[in-house]
Amino acid sequence: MVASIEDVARLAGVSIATVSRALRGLPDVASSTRDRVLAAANELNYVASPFAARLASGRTTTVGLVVPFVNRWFFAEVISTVESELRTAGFDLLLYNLGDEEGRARFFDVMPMRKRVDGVLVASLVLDDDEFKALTALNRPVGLLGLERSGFLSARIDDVAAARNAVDHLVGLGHRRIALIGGDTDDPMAFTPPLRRLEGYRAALRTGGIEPDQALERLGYFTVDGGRAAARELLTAADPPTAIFAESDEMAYGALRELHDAGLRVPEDVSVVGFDDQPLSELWRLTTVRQPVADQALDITSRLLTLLAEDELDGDAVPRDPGVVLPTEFVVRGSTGPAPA
Amino acid sequence: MVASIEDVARLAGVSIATVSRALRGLPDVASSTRDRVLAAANELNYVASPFAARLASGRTTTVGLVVPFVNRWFFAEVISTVESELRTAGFDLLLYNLGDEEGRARFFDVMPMRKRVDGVLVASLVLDDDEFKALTALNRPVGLLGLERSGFLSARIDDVAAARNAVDHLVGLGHRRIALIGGDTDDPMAFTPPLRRLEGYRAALRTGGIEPDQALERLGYFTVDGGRAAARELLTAADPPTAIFAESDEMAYGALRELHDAGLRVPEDVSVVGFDDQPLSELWRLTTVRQPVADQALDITSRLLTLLAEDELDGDAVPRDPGVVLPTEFVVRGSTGPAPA
DNA sequence: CTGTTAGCGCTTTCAA
DNA sequence: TTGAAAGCGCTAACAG
Repeated sequence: MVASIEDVARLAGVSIATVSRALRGLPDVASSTRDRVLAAANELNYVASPFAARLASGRTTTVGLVVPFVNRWFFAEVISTVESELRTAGFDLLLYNLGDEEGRARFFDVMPMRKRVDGVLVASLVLDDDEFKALTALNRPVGLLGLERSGFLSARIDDVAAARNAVDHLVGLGHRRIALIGGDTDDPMAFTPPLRRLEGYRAALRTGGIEPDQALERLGYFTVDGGRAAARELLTAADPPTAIFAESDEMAYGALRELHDAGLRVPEDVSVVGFDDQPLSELWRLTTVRQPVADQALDITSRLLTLLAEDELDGDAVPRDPGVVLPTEFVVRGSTGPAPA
Repeated sequence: MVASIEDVARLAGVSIATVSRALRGLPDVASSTRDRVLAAANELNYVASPFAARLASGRTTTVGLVVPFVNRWFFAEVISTVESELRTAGFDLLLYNLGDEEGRARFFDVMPMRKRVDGVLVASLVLDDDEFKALTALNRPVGLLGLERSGFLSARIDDVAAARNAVDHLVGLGHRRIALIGGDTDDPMAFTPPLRRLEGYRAALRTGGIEPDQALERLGYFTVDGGRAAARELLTAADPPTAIFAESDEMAYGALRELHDAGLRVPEDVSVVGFDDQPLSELWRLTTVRQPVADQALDITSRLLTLLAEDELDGDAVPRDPGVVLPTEFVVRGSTGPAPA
């Protein structure tokens, strides 16, 4: 009912081997032959069965993308970009969404990617050694997005420097009590940025001659509500901050709301800085760190694909220049101003 | 190097057919035999090659999910839910993100799902007859999410009624000049809700004895910026509205911002209603229509899977009760109030 | 309950 | 430049 390679071969008057070669654009096919095959395939509306091809060749032309969430801006952006790059290259995307801690455990235990992908992309997860081992055991190239590890391809930003920049800005405005609202660094579902951004925050304070104060570090849930709750705690404490650095725009939104409800003006009473530069941040005039998410995704995807293409040639390509760091941009809007007198 | 079914068979001292049966949980395998096979498979860390299985059985245990975007709340939520349901059922998810008009055209032209999925899920796209035909030509069950069409499984909300509710609320508060900010109904990348919500808006007005005024209908881009631009136009026109119904929360956010910048108070001067109830809407006290996105996704996914399972038995199951409509909930928060005197 | 065997629809030598 | 033929690693009759 649906055409197979034999039907095409018959119609074109060649063998199935020739059809296979012609359709895949391999060399050493007479162009007249190729034309005939193409015409026949077209007439029969033929496409090769990917499973048969994969079984025969051992190549899956599929990449697995592992994310901790899909419904957060960063990851949605990543998925979108990776999908389109893979599609363009003729690859399928198999999406693995970890979801929660249990899902994560099951994932690394079962390793559902086994025998079904040529390469793997992992976005922003903090992986322990066992998990890296599980990934390595796949025996396939792995690209990391938003984190790095020696021996793996990676694309990321410099979270430490970006956070330092952001806090430098606040210090430069005369702020001395600068709070941090961040992700929980112990959370098993955590991703890497929180650790780095906390580090950059502390470094900037020290450079500015300010000793980090644990009371000003609020490590919540990397959500809007988390940011809001953290801001509430900060505001009701003795000696509240005059500035807040949130490790994500979402947390900053929560903080902005809480400040508003508390009757505090931004930036006159309290300055706020976010991280990401989501679309809504311009709307709310949030000063923030813009990170190039699509660029990171593009970069890691294309380098993984290159590696896969090379693998095809010499069997075991080793990534050169495995760790790429992309620049961030500090975007000053209306949520930051001089420290109040 | 990596174990095959033969290795397992040898180790367990049975034939490969028995291994296949035991591992798939088929009946008519002695439990002692099954145990031995399981032990052998476990020892060799064996998993079946999906491609070989698919080639031999004709079943792909894969579902294709087609979305127009991944980085919007609704679709991200859908993807997340569908992924987890499929994973639980042992199915792979192949994600197809149309992206832009060109991507959409290419998609329906090439039909990259051909020969690689057992079933298809389509989220919220307005499809023309040719596109439905292309989908039907796959000869696989198709589930629609957020739209419906006779002969297809579908799960959706009643957009007309939900919009009517929202506008009824405004009418009940005494508003007479009620604007609509909506998606472009002619946009080739449009999805279905805008048409329905516009319809409900007009119906509610008429019921309230108000003749719809085209000058108050602003069909923008279904984005934050679109909502903002639309609000700006509405506010600067002669006889501006006292209430705005936005067809999505995102557009409502844009409108809220514009109102704020224009020095208008919400809800004292202007009331605003959104649609979706995204997480940020509670933060901004937006009165809105809550739609159960995960429930819709769960519903359509599970019914598609059921159909696929039945197909396996009797070859050609026909969907009973194909169209499911899930309830919405109107959530009154702080962005709506009595019409100004 | 278990084994034998014939494919599934391709890709890839190897020969010609 | 092309064809023949041997798999790829499973599933699914069919036989026993």
